[in-house]
Parts: sequence; structure tokens; C-alpha cells
Amino acid sequence: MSKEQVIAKLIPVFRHYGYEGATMSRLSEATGLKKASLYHHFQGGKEQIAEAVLEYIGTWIEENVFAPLKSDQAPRDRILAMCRGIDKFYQTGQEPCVLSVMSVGEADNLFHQQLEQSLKQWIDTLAAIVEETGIEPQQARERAEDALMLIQGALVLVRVSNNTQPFQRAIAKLPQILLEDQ
Amino acid sequence: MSKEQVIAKLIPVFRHYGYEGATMSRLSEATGLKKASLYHHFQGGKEQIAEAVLEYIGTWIEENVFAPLKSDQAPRDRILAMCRGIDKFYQTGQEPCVLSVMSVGEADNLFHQQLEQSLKQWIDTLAAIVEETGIEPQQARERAEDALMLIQGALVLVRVSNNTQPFQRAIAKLPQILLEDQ
DNA sequence: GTCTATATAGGGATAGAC
DNA sequence: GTCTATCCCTATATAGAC
Repeated sequence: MSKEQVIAKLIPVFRHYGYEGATMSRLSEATGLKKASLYHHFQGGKEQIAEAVLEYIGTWIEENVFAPLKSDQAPRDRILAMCRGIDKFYQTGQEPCVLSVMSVGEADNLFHQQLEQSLKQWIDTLAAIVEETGIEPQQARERAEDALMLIQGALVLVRVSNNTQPFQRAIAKLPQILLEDQ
Repeated sequence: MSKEQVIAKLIPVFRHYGYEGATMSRLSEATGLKKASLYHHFQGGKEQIAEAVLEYIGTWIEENVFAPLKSDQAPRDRILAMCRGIDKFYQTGQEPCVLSVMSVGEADNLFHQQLEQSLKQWIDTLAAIVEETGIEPQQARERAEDALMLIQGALVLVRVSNNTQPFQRAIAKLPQILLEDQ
């Protein structure tokens, strides 16, 4: 099993249990590797595992959410492509956001800068697209923030209500929020 | 120190560290009571402490967020009153939402039903107000959900970005989202 | 590279003095 | 009601065999 495959199995544990809840026992069970083997791959222990998870997710987002935004299609089509990436990433809202579960407690102390940077990049990228359509920078930024708030809020609602409908509605509303006058 | 005062000191620990991160040590430090004293007040241990916290918060929300919605003022004024309650409850976004931090990991298994019930109540209450203004039930419900998504999403953004602006903007937008055509 | 076995620290929880 | 002292278990992490 490659390191990538190992990390792919670690991710859902962090997403569903958070940093403190992602115990070495659960990580061991999720991967099928005993604890000592995990320490062989990640000498820095749990903290380094979380770092690897964050990096892996960053790359995935880059390729599946940001990349579609940078194609040569019309802005609306690029945003629709991004929406498909988001829907896949969050599995229609059923997979929690690492950004939000890692911004709690101990994990926040360890990774705050990195999380903040990732969020900023997402907002900046979205705002740039909106600006391309002729919207003022300040307005574009607010729309990008509104879009991310809606996504993050939808994820909370889905988690608590066990109903993916709010997420689907939120995704469907993104093009309107970003491109049309409110 | 009364039980209410103790609980008031316990709450921020759960909000900032989540259920698993809210260790008895931290709860002890936050209250100034040693662990054994906490067990005297809450014989059910940590789980019962969390229950007490959730109940206390439920009452607070009832009095400061729901009650204003039931006054005899105009719908818009009632919603503005609710917004003030929300702003106070979340300290302009600087205090995380218990609902969201408790819907992760072990805590979610323990309290899922209760959290789901609280969220449902909030949505139903908001939707009822919107319906009063002549909006169709389905539309009203979606607006209420949109409002809660925006709030929850704003809280994530504030936590990650250390910037309360998105929350303030979100709160300011609530009357529009609930009462005006989009 | 993966395992068993183990060390050390901290978690939740209780007994019993005051 | 609050404390000190302590129990047991699990968490993180390491040693060393295969």
C-alpha cells in the first residue's frame, strides 16, 4: 500500500472525529496498519499525520476545485465546474470539512496559520473570478466570502440534521451568489 | 458559587475545545473546582456535564433568541431583536457554536438527537415568522435554513480567519434573507 | 516495513478525610 | 462541598524482533 493510499484512509477519521478524536487506535484500525507501523511512516507521530492529511487535501482541492476555476471557459462554466469539485469533495455534504473540524481545540493551536492560509487562498481565488465579470473588488470579495459561508454552514446543517438537501441547495445557489446581483 | 455560575464557566471550554478536548482537567481549571468536586455536582461525570451545558444554553437561547421572536412587534423588529440576541450569544462570532463543535466524534453519538432537535426548533421558529409575512411554507422554510447556514458558516470563517467582519455582515443580512425577495 | 511488547503520561472516575 | 490521594484505562510514543 502506497503512502498516498494510507493517507487517503486516514482522512475520513480526522474529518469525522476531529484532531483529538482521531486517536492512533482509530487511525490504526482505519488503515489496517498497527500503531508502530504508522510511526514508521510518520516519525513525527500524530501531529505529522495531521500535517500529511492537510497537505494531501490541499493538493486535492488544488486539482479538483481551483484548477477548474482557471480554465479558459466562461466564468459561469468555471464556477459550475468548481461546484462539481466541491460536491465531490464533501460527498454532497456527508463528509465534514477538515478546515472546520481542525479549527477546534488543540488542533487549532497547531495548524491555525495553515488553515487560515488555505481559507484565504480559496476566498482570493473565488474573488478573482468574480472580479473578472466586472464586479468591484470589494463586492467580489464579499460574494466570495458569502459563498464560503454558505458552504460551511450547509455542512453544519447536514451534519446535525442528517439531511443533504441544504447542501445541495447551497451548491445550486453558488453561481447566483457569485455572479448575479443580489 | 451556584450551580448556574459553575455551568457558565464550563460552557466556554466546550465551545473552544469540543467534547473530547474538554477534559476534566480543563473543566476543573476553568471553574476553580477540583475534579472530585465536579463529580460531586455532576455524578454522571463528563457526559452529564455536557448535558447540563446543553440544557443551560438551550434555556439561554430560548430567552434571548426565541422570546424576542414571539413579541407583538412587527416581524422585521422581532427579527432585529433576534439578531441582537444572536450577536450576544456568539459574541460577534468570537464564541463558537456548541451545536457545531458537539456534532463531531464521540459527542455526536451521545447528543445527536438533542442537537438535531435544537436545530429543528430554531428553523421551525424562524420559518413560522417568515410565513407570517405571507411567504409560502416551503419558501419560508428555505429562507430559515439559509439564515442558519449563513450564521454557522460565518462562525467557521471567523474562527479560521480571526476576523469578525464576516459574522457582522452575516447578521446584518439576516433580515433581508428572511423577509425580502432574493 | 510490519509486528509484539512495553514505557510513560494523561484521561475519566472513586474513596474517604475534612 | 471541597479537597488529596489513588485506581484503572486509554493515549501517545518507543524498543527491538522478524
